[in-house]
Amino acid sequence: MTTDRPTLHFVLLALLTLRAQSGFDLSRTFTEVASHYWSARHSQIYPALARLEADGLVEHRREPSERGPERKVFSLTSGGRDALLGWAAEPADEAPLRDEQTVKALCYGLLPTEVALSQLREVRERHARRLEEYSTLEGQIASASSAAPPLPDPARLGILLTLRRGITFESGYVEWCDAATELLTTSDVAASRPRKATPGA
Amino acid sequence: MTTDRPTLHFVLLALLTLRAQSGFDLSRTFTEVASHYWSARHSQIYPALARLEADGLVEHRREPSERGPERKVFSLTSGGRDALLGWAAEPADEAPLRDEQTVKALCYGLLPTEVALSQLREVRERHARRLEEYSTLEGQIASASSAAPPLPDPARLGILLTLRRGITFESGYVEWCDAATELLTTSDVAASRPRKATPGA
DNA sequence: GGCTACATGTAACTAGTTACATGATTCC
DNA sequence: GGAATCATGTAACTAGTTACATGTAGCC
Repeated sequence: MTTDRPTLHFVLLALLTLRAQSGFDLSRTFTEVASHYWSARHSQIYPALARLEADGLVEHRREPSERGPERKVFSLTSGGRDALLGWAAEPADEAPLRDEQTVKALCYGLLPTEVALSQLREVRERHARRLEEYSTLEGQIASASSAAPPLPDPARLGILLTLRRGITFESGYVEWCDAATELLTTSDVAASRPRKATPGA
Repeated sequence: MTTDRPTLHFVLLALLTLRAQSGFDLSRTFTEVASHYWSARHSQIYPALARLEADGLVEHRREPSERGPERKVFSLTSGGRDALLGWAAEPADEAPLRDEQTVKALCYGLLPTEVALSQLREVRERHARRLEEYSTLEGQIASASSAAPPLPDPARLGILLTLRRGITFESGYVEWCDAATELLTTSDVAASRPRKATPGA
């Protein structure tokens, strides 16, 4: 059964291993705890769940909401679990990276130094903030069972690994911002570049 | 003139600041030296160049090829340069990250340990290899003018910054692979997980 | 009644990939 | 003649975003 399936489907299956969730829950999961490795809007999630259900990989039960209309809470079927594990066991094929910020950095030699430096400050702060968030979360997960319903061990391990990935990513970004700032501040390579109030150089 | 433009357009303008290039050249540039921060196929590049030219941001001259049909070599117009610098001066808005490998890691608690470990070995090697490539290139660029036509200083600074970004990214990934390997190998969190020859547990 | 949050969906569009199509030049 | 590389384009499709649409329940 190697039906060709978009990656998003497997991402949804993976998130459903953590707990049964509705489309609405999954949408929040993406923005709240998975944004550093995947994201999707509800307009993409609902049709994907429908298709996964049609293919027998997930099933749902209806549940009243605390506040709002009835929820459709999805969980993995055993077929869904098999499909997920089959996918997860294969190494990921290389997906293209796209980082707008790095493209902007490619232009720093053509921008006034102060503009580049202030942009780097802003970017650094953004990533430093996330780094802190992930570190805090990691501490909470790593120290035994702080979650109200303590996570089962496989989920705990998985979440810990994704948090650590977030941490290495963000700390790498912060490191780069610092190195770039230093290069722009001190290096001779930056000497002959446009500056605000120095028409001559 | 704040026409809304896809990011790819600005990426192409940025690459054209390095040197005048044909669509074919740009296509190779993406796979050879820009793949760690952007990529695009020729089927996307040619229409984008046509639109940039129609909008007056680039222009081309026809040039005979060494081997093959006539080339259309594009370069920035002054309007294109202005548009690029205006874009580059604004901090990048946050684009969603998508890393399939991290999603797989989320499932490691459900996979046999050896499968996860061997996957991590493969991934680590991939990133370590790239890290080495970027480091080598950085050394060549950083040590003065090794390029046949020595790069103008702004281009040299820009390229150096993108290489450094590649280096911090890849070394962060390698670091994560090592930490994940250790976690799977030694931690008690991994103790109660499926193993090849233990059907019970 | 009006506002906010919960909840599920569809439609229209944009960005990006894969596949198709064509043709020049060089090397074997 | 055939294969490989250079070179430019279009068509069809997939993935993802933005906008539209609808309705519930609770609070003020």
